[in-house]
Amino acid sequence: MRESTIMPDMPRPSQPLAVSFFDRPADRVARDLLGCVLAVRAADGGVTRHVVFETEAYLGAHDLACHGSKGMTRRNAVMFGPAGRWYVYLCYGMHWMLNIVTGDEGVPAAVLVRGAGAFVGPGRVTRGLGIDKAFDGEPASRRAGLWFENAGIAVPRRLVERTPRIGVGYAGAWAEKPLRFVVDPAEPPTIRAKRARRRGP
DNA sequence: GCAGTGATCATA
DNA sequence: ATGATCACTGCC
Repeated sequence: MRESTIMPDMPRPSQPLAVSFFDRPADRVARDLLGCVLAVRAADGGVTRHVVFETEAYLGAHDLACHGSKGMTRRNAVMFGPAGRWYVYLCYGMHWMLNIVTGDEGVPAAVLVRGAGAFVGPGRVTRGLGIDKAFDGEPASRRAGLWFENAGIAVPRRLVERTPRIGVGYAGAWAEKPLRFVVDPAEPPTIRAKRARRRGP
């Protein structure tokens, strides 16, 4: 049977996210990216897919934890550009950080991918997927070889934990804002436990 | 707990 | 040119 006949308005799984998805406030994008898929094409043409489970939002020039808050530099210039492009930079001399630029052009905002698939931690995501400076400034697209897809699943609100961002203690009050989004790994067992309880002793 | 690692940026 | 900084990780 044809999908178009059964569910005409349903986005197909594995559809790349459009630029309009990223052209929104970074915290919205960070939240909605949970459960989406980060897809990367290897040199041999093979594509691997990794479900995003942890993100952080960097909101703009007023956000003291955001690179853009210190003005435009060569490193962060892509953050000031249009949404939907990768912002990749090296941290501590060895870890590439993968961000997707969000919101209006001129506003330095982005979302950091901190966890996807089997990779826990932003540096491990990029190492695991072979991501480096080469993607900086590229659009998130199949053509570029690195993109996001709608996995056809929405992560329910109750499974999303919000915490302060990691490693931004220098940012004063902005360090405390709950702009890190994590799919709660402890929640599925809880659901199972509740169902078991409901079934009765 | 803290060393490793090197691009980037401000200061000069 | 030089030194401080850093959206982290891995091993003590």
